[in-house]
Amino acid sequence: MGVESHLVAGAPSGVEEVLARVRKAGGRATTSRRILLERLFAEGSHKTAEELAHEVQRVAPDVHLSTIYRNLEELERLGVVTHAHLGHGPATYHLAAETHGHLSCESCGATLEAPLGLFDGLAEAARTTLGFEIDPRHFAVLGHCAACRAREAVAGEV
Amino acid sequence: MGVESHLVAGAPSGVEEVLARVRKAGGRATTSRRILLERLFAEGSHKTAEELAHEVQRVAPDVHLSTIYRNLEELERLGVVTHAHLGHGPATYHLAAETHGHLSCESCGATLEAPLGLFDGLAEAARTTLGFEIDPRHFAVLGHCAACRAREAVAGEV
DNA sequence: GTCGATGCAAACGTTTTGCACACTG
DNA sequence: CAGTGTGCAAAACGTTTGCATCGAC
Repeated sequence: MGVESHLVAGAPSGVEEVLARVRKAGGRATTSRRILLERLFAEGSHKTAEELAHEVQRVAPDVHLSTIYRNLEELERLGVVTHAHLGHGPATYHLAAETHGHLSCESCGATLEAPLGLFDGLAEAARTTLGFEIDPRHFAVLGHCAACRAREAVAGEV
Repeated sequence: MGVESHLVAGAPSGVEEVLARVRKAGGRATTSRRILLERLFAEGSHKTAEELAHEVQRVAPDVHLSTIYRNLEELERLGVVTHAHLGHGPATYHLAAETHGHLSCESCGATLEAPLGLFDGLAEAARTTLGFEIDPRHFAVLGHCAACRAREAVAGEV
């Protein structure tokens, strides 16, 4: 019952693999941790800590939001999870193996996953002119998606 | 006593011009607003609301942080000011006329102003492959600056 | 039994809001 | 003198932390 496709080589590809890694690092395989991981491996990326908490609480109602935050932090230290900021508002979390940038629409809030290759031009320019090596994954690039641009173009012609 | 150079055409280039615009929009030219504008037109970009409050309070100690926020919001609606998020932590405010992107170092926190042209490659790629029109000004692109890369490269060769 | 993880409540830093009063035009 | 702006206090928001207890190994 796993969505264990499209994951990067070397990264743990299932809940139990991650829990083994957790144990190896001196951690424990607790119930909340297991359920949280199930939710992270399940369909649908870009979930906030609060959304994950609600999903976990459907199975184990007593799991507290602070436990979610602590587990996400731990999983992030282990390299299993990353968070990204898609605009104003809470951070979103996803498996580190699903690696991509984010484009976030300022008008409708929609988020597009952008293949990292999209950033090659910027990476090259920043590297050669400023010596700066970008990491386009952690913060979204804002802008306007195709649908909103179309709508706004029409509205603007008044 | 104005740093009224390098400003984009059409934008108000001094405190009194902005206040005239404020009045035209039904607002009032209050003392706090004038002092805040003086600080925004002064040297040094990327100031947080709290930093601006401290600067204003050196002249008018009773000006409250909430007044700063309300004035920044108003000035932003008028198109005089913009804010940008350079990483975690508070937003920074600057004159909308000073238009550039931001590259922010995850290691040392330094922020580089990036000419918008640096983003042309990404803009082109996002537009043609996804129909997405980026606006690179509002959120910084994170990464690692030249100095930190050099330091980390050495540390990594253990 | 040891030590890491949890629930809860309380704090945090940043920003927003409700209200009565003060000031601008 | 109408109505915008202000100071202050308190709330809102996402996140972190202190502490006593619980549970994994």
